[in-house]
Amino acid sequence: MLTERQLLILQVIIDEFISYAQPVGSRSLSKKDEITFSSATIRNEMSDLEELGFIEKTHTSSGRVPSEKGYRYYVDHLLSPQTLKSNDMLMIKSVFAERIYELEKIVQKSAKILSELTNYTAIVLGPKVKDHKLKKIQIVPISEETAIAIIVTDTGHVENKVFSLPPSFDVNEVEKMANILNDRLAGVPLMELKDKIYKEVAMLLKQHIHNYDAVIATLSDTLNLSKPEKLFFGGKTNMLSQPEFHDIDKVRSLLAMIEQEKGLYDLMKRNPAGIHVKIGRENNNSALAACSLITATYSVGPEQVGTIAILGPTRMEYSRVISLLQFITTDLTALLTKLYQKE
Amino acid sequence: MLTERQLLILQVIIDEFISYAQPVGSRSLSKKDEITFSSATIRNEMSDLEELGFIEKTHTSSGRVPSEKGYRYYVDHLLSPQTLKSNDMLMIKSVFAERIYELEKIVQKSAKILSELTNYTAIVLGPKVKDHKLKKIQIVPISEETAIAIIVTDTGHVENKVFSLPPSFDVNEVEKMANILNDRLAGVPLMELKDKIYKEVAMLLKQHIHNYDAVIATLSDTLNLSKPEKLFFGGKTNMLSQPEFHDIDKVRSLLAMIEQEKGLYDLMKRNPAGIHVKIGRENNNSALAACSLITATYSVGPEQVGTIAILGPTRMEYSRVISLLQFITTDLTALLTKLYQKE
DNA sequence: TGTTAGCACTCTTGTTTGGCGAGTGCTAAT
DNA sequence: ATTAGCACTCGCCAAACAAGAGTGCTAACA
Repeated sequence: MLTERQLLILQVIIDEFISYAQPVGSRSLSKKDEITFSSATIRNEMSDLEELGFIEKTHTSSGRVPSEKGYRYYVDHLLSPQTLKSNDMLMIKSVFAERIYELEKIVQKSAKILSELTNYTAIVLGPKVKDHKLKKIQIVPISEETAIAIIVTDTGHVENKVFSLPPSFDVNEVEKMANILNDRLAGVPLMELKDKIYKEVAMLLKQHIHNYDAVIATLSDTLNLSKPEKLFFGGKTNMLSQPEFHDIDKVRSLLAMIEQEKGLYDLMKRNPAGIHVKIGRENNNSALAACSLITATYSVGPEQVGTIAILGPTRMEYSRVISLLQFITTDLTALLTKLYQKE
Repeated sequence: MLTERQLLILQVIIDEFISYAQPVGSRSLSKKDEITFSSATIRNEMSDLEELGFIEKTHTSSGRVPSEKGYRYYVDHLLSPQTLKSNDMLMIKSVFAERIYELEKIVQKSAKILSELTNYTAIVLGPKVKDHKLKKIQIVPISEETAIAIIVTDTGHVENKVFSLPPSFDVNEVEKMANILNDRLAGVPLMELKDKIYKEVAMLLKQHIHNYDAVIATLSDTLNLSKPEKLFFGGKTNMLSQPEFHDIDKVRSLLAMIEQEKGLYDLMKRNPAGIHVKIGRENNNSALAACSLITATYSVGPEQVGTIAILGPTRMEYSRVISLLQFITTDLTALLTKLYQKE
């Protein structure tokens, strides 16, 4: 177990390093107000803390730098819940005050404001479309061979997909088909669409539509919107101004991974509710070895729909970022719930 | 006027610099096959070329480097039209061979492939939506106060916008309204929608719809899709691997400007047909001082719809990029014309 | 026994120095 | 007009050195 004094020293070291990105030495520590004992004492304590793995040296006679284990301890035990500056709160409130109806736009804006407030990169895993329910389906032919299927969800989200009509498909039947689909499928979660089509709609279509089998195949294919949730970003290049990214190779691999989206998507998906901090290699991703990712989930009513995250250097202002995320997800959830939780 | 020999030397210097990004000196030049005279002669010629402003020294006793004027002369007079590697052609052809129906996706893919083939950044100014014609308009109420207007163009593009319904608007009237709109507005270019609504549809709506004036205002506002054309990117971070961008500050300002989009949009907009090369400060943008931008336009039939561009360092493989752009815009235009030029 | 002052030692950083190589400009010979 | 030769310039690199920050250890102190 760590002594009170060790905790204090660890805390001050990390706070200091977070602020100035410089290894912190015993002498400069001893000058701080919180610290009443001499540099020699601090050296002894530091030596212990190093042995325990909470801090490290960059070279034999350098100051100390927090290790991943140190950060982990810091966020788990040492973080004092900080109240937001009223300035920040106003900024966020102003975003949600605007009358925006599209879920995606709200989410997009949240990412932007977060990145601006923190100077890190904000990532939002957009609302899970699959769980939403079909409101209306429209089919618009645009040529003799192609048509667009438009799907509107109860949350105001619109998806569309162009597909090719089977040859010799009567344009008049399109309308008939759309009617049947709407009749049968309204209110069905998008996830189950494909299933329902085969189970409930197939029979009906068979009676009314020529060329039944070709249509049904195309249709279920088209409606199988297995599109992954979208990622939204804010401040993609903010990381460049962090001193730890002076090395162009690090920057390249980091930006490449952000650009690719795949890796991030996996990291953001399947997050348990609440706020979670992943430090450095806890992310299991070599490009993020020097980064921490703080994720938070937001919901519509009881249903968790997405994740919002901040990606920064391991030397991140954990306290502030966590407060911000807390605040913004609460607001976001409240707004979305108000907007989309009618029934 | 430059002599034959000076032209030759200028050309070889630039070719060499483009390949290796190193200042080129007289001795290494004299070893090239094309060059039959001694390094001393070359030094004299170089001295003249420098005086004329085509090349520069990085320091008193360094090799020479092309100046912007040098590059300009090079692309204007010295570029030998190069045929593409069959490999490259195959890559491009394969993109256009796939059956994709959405204009945006095709455009997006073009950007991707271009950036991969060149290792520069590809930027595409997406198809001008405004010139496209209304195919169908749908209105889907999603709550008591809001509805989604969905607009489908003849090119298969779908736009949607959520808007608030006037209070006490009868949901049944939505359908009636949609019918009237479709009846009257099908085939109208999006640009003229707003106009037509007031001129032709207003009267009709007045007869059939309660609360006429509130609706008409909301409607014309909603349909005024003055969205600017979208920009698509490929290889945003490719620039990082160019040796001239080892300096993190240059990278930052460049990426910031790419991220912002506004500046690039202005550069890409209003391009006369054909291929154009802007070198370094010709772009009038400090972040692009070390970059060249090569733009090319693509069309649907006779109607120019968008611009596709490559952004690279001034030390760019002009010849190859120009050939690639030529090839890809030709193919793109052909494909789009075939798909969307029905009438 | 916990704390601290003092000191030798280590390592980084910045500066200077000298040598090497690539390149130039000039001059004189061809 | 071309070229060989030569002195000179500069960037680059490695070695040498001083200064500064920081450490670990020891011995003295409360």
